Amino acid sequence: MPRVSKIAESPPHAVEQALARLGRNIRTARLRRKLSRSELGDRIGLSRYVMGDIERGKPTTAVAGYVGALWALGLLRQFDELADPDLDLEGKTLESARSPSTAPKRRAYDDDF
Amino acid sequence: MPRVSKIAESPPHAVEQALARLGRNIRTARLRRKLSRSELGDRIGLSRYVMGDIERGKPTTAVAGYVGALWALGLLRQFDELADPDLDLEGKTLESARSPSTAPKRRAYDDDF
DNA sequence: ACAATTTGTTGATTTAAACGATCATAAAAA
DNA sequence: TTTTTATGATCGTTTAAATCAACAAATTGT
Repeated sequence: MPRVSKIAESPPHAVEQALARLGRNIRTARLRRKLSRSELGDRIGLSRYVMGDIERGKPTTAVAGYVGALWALGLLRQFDELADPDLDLEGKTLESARSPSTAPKRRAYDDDF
Repeated sequence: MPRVSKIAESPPHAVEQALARLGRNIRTARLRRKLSRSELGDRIGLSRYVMGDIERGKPTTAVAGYVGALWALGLLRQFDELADPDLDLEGKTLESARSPSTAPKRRAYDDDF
């Protein structure tokens, strides 16, 4: 992205590592399926060059490329749990601490549907 | 990204949905932590505008922005499991089916280190 | 009520992401 | 072996991503 953002230009190690790992994982999944970068790229409308960028974990590449690759490989399921509010214990704690909540606990029939 | 890739311009529903959900989850986590877009953006070197793009799940935004946001919110852990080869049952099956593997099973001492 | 903060929107500017073409190298298949 | 096929590397072109500034609207706090 033009006017390259700081986060994309020199990401924290953790971010760099996370992207590198994701790229490697995508590559592994692609090879297991006997696909070339061009072939996988064709399926999601990306050139082989960008597919290479993705497998290298390039930070400036559009997110759609990464997610599209996961989708084309049938690996999108785990993605949906990313930052799932229900799994964000830290955030839930902060939120509940903010509202002292003198309100009574939800009754059982609230769980009906 | 200039020359807008097909996948970014009009992503499959599944990809669009996945990004939209991730954006919502990031927003939820940010609000729980009582941060404004500007504040969160400052921590990762992104303008409030791009933070808005991320929360809307814009497909053309650099992946580093998304991952950086997760990092700044302390939600990077689950990301590392994305497309984990060990969890890719489909891929593992394909791979093992390819090499009939007449080779004997690895001995136990191979697990030493 | 008022003030302050947050977010939405628009327009202009800068800059590099993605593309295609080409050649080199590496690996796989014939 | 030879012949594909896959990937790496560089260059030039196109186009919009990311930024900033300014103002409006909505939200929140006092």
